[in-house]
Amino acid sequence: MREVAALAGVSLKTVSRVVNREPGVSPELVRKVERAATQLDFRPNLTAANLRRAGQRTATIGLVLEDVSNPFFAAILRGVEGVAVQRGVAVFAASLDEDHSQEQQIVEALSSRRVDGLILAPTALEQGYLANEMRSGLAMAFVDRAPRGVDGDVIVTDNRGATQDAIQHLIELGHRRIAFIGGASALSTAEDRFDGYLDATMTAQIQVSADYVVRDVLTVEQAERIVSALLQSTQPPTALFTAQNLISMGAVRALRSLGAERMVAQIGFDDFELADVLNPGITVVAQDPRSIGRLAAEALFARLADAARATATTVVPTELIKRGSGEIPPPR
Amino acid sequence: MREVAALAGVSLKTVSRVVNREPGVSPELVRKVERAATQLDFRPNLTAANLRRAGQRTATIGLVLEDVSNPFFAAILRGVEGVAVQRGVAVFAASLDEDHSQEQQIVEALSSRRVDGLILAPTALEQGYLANEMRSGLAMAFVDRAPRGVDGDVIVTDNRGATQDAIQHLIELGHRRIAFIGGASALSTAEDRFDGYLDATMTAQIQVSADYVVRDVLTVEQAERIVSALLQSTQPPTALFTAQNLISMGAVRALRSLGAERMVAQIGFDDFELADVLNPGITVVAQDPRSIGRLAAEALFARLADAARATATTVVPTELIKRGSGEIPPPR
DNA sequence: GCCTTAGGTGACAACGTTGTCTGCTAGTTC
DNA sequence: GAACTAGCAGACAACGTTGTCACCTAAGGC
Repeated sequence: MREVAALAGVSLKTVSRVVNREPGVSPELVRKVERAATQLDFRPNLTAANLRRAGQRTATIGLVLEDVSNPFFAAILRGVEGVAVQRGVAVFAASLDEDHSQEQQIVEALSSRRVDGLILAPTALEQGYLANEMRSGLAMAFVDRAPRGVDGDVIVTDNRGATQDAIQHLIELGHRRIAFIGGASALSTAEDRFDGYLDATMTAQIQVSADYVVRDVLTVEQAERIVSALLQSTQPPTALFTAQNLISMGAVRALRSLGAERMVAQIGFDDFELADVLNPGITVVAQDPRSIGRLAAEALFARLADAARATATTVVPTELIKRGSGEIPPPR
Repeated sequence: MREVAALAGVSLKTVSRVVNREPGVSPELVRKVERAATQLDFRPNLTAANLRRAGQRTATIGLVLEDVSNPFFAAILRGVEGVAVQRGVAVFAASLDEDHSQEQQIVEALSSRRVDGLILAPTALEQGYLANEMRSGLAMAFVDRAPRGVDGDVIVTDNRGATQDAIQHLIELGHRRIAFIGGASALSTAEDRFDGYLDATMTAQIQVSADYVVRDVLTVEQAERIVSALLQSTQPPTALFTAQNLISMGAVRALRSLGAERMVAQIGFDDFELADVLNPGITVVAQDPRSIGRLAAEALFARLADAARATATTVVPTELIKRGSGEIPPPR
């Protein structure tokens, strides 16, 4: 900037004015400065500018998810990006993997880069550590799961209700032996889906066998092995509820390798690509991750505009998409 | 930091030393300062620190892709993240969508945030605008496609060779009427794949009918319509080469809705989830996007360490995964 | 011709941190 | 006891920018 000022024969401040399109610079000087700037290839240093504009923002937010390569989270990222880009805000993306203990570390790394706000899919047991950050001005929004230990805007799916509806759908078809295959039980989403399963079975007065409940399944391969074993047990379930997209895919594999895809019903939580092309198509409880991302970003910007705003929890509706696999009746 | 210094009864600089674990501070003061820092919830401002440490870096890189929600690009992001997180570097992720003109804008937005380096999947016609940025110290690496107008490290797949092999595989089975359904032809990847198609057909002295070549297909739906129309023409192709994952999925849909999945051969470029579970499984040319991301990040960090380093192009190998759809012979 | 005003422009401090240099104290060597 | 050293702590300027204020000039009003 100093060089630009020298080349244009004006003061630093005038260059600053031109760069920021502040009024009150004569057109002639504006032209001179602009020419000097392009000639020197000047690009203002946003971080230095933000240093001075104290009350101002860095126009940067962070998004901390489990794994961007999971289509569910990728869609959330996309939703967030869409809103952010419109406002000239850049998005840091970070995946946690299985290592939940990394959560706090990553949040701190982003916080020290002075992001204006952070969207987090909580995975650690507890988010109390965020209270300090929030008190010192970090805007937060939570997706997929509510945080524990702090209050904040939350965008979630009605995991419990949607699961309950799905299980009830199976029950209405006559199923009584319904297996629940779920993900990491430490996460409230998994917990809620399991509760929905219990609600529906309880209401229908179905005794749930512990053999039909498998939790903490983390990968496609693990899901495939478990479902395969389950189906080959002495009294296999007649229907499967697979509580997460990776698990659903594992189950799809297992059913097909056993040739059982037309005999055992399956409903999955989370839609996935090609679920409708399989034969039978896979019935799923579809979430709307892109909307979740969009709404989270909007909540975040609303909070940045008004920190005192009351926190809210938004429940994004799900849809039970019937494609065939969930409509297979139990064998008589 | 000033407050911490006051509370601990030391100078600013001593706090700085403690925070950065510089040697030469008595253990007693270290303790005092640390206590004050936690008490005040002090988090150093990385951007301000980077301002002073001029030669230093912001420990931030950018990744500019077409669309993070495409599993191919999501895997690249994941690969990049994996390398970056180990070095304490945060990653900005940005999607361009179809709007290729946004490319320069987004690069500039990241550049003014003073990212140390940028990984770009070039989509604009020309990347000459990057020359200035690179001259002023921005490290660059390119993925998926080589840039035009600038030189740099490039991590790509051998699109032409891999396609040629795939087409030859179809020819060896006896296919002569092989359709090519490709993506945005302005992109060199699409161009290269098409060239590979031409290479193979030319070598086998097959006359390619213009009716069998459709390019600039951008969405799953469009691909489905086009393949559907193609198969219902008077002389339909006996094999399809679908040159991108979205197109492959569209073709899968079209074939299945026509009940032709066992009659018409298909090979797709890019692997996709569940390709092996379909019946027949879809034969694909599998790329390794995660490795592409990893290698790009490594190239970027190598360049940050040594700016004078010669640029290199790395070709990541592909694998032709035979699952059935590509092994269907032509009808006699 | 003097006073006022509006419109430009620049000097200077500040943002939060670190690099450099200087200075102090206590311990060691002769 | 003088001279030196090692270890530690702080003052100050600087990073690249912007907010504030003061200044200058020319135009307008009387």
